[in-house]
Amino acid sequence: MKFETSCIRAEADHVQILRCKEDLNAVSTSIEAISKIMALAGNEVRFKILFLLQRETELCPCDFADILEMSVPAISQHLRKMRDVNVISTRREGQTIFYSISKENEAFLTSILSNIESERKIA
Amino acid sequence: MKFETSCIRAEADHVQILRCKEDLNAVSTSIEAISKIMALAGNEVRFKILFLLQRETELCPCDFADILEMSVPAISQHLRKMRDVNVISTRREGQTIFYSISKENEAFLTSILSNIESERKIA
DNA sequence: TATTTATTTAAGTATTTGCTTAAATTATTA
DNA sequence: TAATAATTTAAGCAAATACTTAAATAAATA
Repeated sequence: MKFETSCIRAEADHVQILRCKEDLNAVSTSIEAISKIMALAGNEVRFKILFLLQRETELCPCDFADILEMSVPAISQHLRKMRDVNVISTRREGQTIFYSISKENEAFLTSILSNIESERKIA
Repeated sequence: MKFETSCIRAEADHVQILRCKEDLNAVSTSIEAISKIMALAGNEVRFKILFLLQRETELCPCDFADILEMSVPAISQHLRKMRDVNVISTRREGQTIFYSISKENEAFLTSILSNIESERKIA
């Protein structure tokens, strides 16, 4: 496909288009990283996991399975995805593995999770 | 499938499990709504669209197509998804349709978008 | 009114996602 | 050391996603 200009309208602001492209370029790494985290948090199960971790500090896979009423492998796979990008971390205690929110992303996640309940309690 | 308890370990804190379930129940509507928005913003193309809208206030589909170097229908379909849940709004001017971030979700999105560049500029 | 332009919608398709069940790891304990 | 327990991994599959191209709308203009 060819990408030059999609509209030929007189009002199209080519300076603006170019500036936008440059702006995007300057933050592309950051955008990629954040949208990756957002995509993870955008799954309702994983969002609940993060919500629970914030409240309880740490929980193990079978806790999540009980709380969310899901199979342990399903939970484990969600945890793995978040662990792979360092959104959550693990600590082993015997055969139990405790998950918690990584320090690295704590502030960002807290700011998102803070929107729960308060002003968004509609129903 | 049966869901009683997934682990039989002595340390399993049944009071905690129950409390977590109640906590989740109390915010379920809010969690559902927010994780829906997060899922939308979790797509890199849509996240870029939101980033651009914040900087430029309003843009039309063919602007996005030019800036992101994507086809107009592809852009249009992304815009529709966000419009369907009122993340963005439209204004018509002749045959051009301008999209902007909805007032309703502006604060939430701004708080997320504010993480771009600043502390997350790694590369 | 016919043509052009901006946008949307629809149908088709390849890829990704999120579960399932079964098997493999890893650690505890009898 | 054998059995049990917590977790992970793997294979398979149905549903969702994000694009493509083609066709349909809707507004401006010649």
